[in-house]
Amino acid sequence: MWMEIDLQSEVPIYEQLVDQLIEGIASAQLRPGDPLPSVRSLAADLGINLHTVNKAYQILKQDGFLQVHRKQGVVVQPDGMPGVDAAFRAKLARGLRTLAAEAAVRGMTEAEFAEQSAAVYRQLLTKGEDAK
Amino acid sequence: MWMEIDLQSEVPIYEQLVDQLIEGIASAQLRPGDPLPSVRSLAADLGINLHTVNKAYQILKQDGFLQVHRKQGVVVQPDGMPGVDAAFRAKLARGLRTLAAEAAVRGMTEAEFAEQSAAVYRQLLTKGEDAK
DNA sequence: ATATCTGTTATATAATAAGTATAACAAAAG
DNA sequence: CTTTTGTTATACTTATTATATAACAGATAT
Repeated sequence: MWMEIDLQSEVPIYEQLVDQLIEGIASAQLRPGDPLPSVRSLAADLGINLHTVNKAYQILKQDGFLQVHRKQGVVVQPDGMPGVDAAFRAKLARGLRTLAAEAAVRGMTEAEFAEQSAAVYRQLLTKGEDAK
Repeated sequence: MWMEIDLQSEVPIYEQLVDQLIEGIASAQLRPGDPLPSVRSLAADLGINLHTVNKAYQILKQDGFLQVHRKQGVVVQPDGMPGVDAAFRAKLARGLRTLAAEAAVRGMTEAEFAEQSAAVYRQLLTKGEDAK
C-alpha cells in the first residue's frame, strides 16, 4: 500500500494512520466506496500489530469517514462525508490557535499565515490530481 | 495568575502550559522582559507538580521564547524572539496539513479554511489589546 | 458443509510517557 | 546566613501505546 509509518516519530502510529487516511480521502487518492486493506493485511504490510490498525479504523468509523461491512471489509464512506459540525469547528479553532500563536510570535503576519494555510490546502488537493 | 489548566484534557498539562504561554506572548499579555512566576509558585497556584511547570519552561527556554536568570527567575525573551526557521516551517506545515485535510473532507473550501486561519490569528492578537 | 477471511472482542504483557513526591544542590539576593 | 531561584536526581504511580495470542460470529467461496 501507499502508506508510510515512522516508528521513531513522537506521534502514535494509530494517529499517523488516521491522519494519512484522511489526507488520502482529501486528495481523492481514496474515493467514496473504495475498499481498504483488512486490518490484518495492512498490519502485516506495515510490520505493526493488528490492533493498532484496528484502532485507527475504529476512530475513522466513529467519525463517519469509514463504513464497515461484515466480510466486505472496510470501505471509504460512500453515503456522504460528515460535514462541518460544532465539534470540528472547536477542534479546528484549537489547532489553528496553537499554530497561529507561535507563527505570530515568530514574526509571521496574518496574511502570511493565511496564505500558508491556503497553500497547504491547495497542495493537498493537487497531490491526488491523477487519482485513478 | 491568568492561566487555566484542564486536568481532564487529553493534552498533557505541560503542553497546555507551553501553548498558553506562547499565546500570551502572541497576544502581548506577556511582553519581552516580563517576569514569570517561579516554578514552585505557579505549580502551587495551579495545584500541580513543580516538575510539570519546569518541563514547560525548559521547552520554551530551549526554543528561545524564555530566558532564565539565576535567582531572578524566568523572563520572557527580551533580546528578540526566534524567527521563522526550517524547523518551525516543517512543524507548521505538518499541523496545517492535518487540519486542512479534515476540513477539506468535511466540505470546507480553500477560501473558508484560509479565512478561518486569518480569523483565529486576528482574534489572538486582539485578545491582548488592553495589555498593561 | 467446510475451510477461509472479515471485523470484533477479550486478556495479558511490555515499553514508554506523564505526573507526582521528596530531597538536595549551587547561585544570587536580602 | 537565611531565603528563593532554577536545576538535578531518584523513586513511584498512573495512563497510554503497542504487541502477542486467542477466540468468536458473520459472510464468502470452494
